[in-house]
Amino acid sequence: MSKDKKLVSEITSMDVDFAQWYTDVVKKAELVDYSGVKGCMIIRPYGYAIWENIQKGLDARFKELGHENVYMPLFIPESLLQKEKDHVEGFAPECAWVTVGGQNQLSERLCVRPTSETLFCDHFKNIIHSYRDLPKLYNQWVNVVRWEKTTRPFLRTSEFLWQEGHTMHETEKEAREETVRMLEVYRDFYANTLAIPAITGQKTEKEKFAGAEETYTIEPMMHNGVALQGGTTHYFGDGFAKAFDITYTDRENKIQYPHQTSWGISTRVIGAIIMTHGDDNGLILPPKIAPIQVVIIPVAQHKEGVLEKALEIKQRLSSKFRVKLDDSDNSAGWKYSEYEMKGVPLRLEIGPRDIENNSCVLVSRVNREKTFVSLDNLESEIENSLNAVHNALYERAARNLESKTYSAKNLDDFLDIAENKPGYIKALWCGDAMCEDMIKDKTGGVKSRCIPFDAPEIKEGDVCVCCGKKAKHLVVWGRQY
RNA sequence: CGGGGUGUGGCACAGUUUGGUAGUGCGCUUGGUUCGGGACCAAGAGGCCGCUGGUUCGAGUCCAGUCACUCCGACCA
Repeated sequence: MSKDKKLVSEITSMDVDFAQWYTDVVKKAELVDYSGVKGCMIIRPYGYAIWENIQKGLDARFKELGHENVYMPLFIPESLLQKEKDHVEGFAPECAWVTVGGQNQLSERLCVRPTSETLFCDHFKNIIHSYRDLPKLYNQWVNVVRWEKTTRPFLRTSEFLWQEGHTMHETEKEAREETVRMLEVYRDFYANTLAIPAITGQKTEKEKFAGAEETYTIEPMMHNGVALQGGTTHYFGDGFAKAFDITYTDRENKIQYPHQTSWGISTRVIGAIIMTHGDDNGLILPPKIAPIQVVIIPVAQHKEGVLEKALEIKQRLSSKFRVKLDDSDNSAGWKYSEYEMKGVPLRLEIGPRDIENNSCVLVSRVNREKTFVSLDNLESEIENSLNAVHNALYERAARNLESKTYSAKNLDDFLDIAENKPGYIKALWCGDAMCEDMIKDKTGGVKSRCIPFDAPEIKEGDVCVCCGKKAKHLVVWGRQY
């Protein structure tokens, strides 16, 4: 049998229809179900378990750096939301409002939080008085609501789960460092936990967060060449502090405004995992966040001793790995397909022949290669196999990112690539938002992703790909979800 | 918000053109035979045909409205 053969017929092939493939995988892997509530999805146990593992990984990193978790109210009074002008303008079109409480019309309507800058600021105003109160390094894991017009599981829903970090600092320098540091936390998490390589950099003026001075972003590329904004960090300067009248007394007994940041990653990251690693047989989960790392399939389980051995192996492995033993009546072949759809990184087959040989079979989800291993050193073999899956996923994604990143020297070049080759386009830009608009118009949706951190210096004579004027930045462009 | 599509047992769909007993496959239950890549046989259970109203002796089918989902744009994490 060919290793590439598609064995699961219920999943549409990626090449046939990527959007349908995505929907099929999300449903077949039992990550979500559609709900009767417009724009909102049900995250099923298997999908939620992935989110819990993501939370654990990120939360540990945040706390290592001194952040503390808090919980802010779900509702934002309109007057509070309106204190920062750019912020409210950015979010107004997608706010959900509560106007009635019980039987009574509210005297002031309440916004269901789309993000919580204003709430944090209102609180910071009360608890920050001295340089000794700084920095404040807060984070919260919550749901937020943005009234989206159309929805897709994980990628765009009216309600979604995320974490939002909000920090206040004594100096601009400190706040700027926090902004970049947290983006690096995200990058590291994507690469080393999720096996997803990505471009990181700064958003252009046009694309930055409403109310921010600077926005940084991590932009992984999906299998089909489309970008997904994977997480953002924002430097606010003292704009919100001034709007909310947050001040502290510094070391020279002078009144100062603190400098602020915020940063967030949402359940959209699960969409990134699906579209980066998945294949025509379903999901493939990076081992570090897979709810099941090893699934044990007993073969010919009715035969004497097979189930007992399988159970023994399960118990033996459970202290080191997340293991599931499927001893249901379904056929072995059915189980193979089931756990491939669900993206379990490693399958362990154990049957009468293996037991006779004191061995078992390990099968990698990435390439379906079978390895016969002795039960004597099972733990280390599994450890190695899981690492191999992680590395293979990363390598494959990195090749995809690299092979679908192009450079454009002039506008014809750019338009040709945008039309014919899905992926990222590196091109010089003058810094004018008009050129971004024009490119978006002419290409039907290609936008600037970011000014990458690793961009080379601009040289004398470099010109904007769009208008031909003097270039200011190298920009990575692409379509996005 | 604009344009398309779809709503019929848990899932995928047929039936709607031409109104007349609610169907098929998968799944589910029970029993048996199987078992190293989605097994087979037999017997069962399960449906206000998205919702509301209208036309009709009679509506899954025709008409009007409405809601939801989905795909493609615009907006966004």
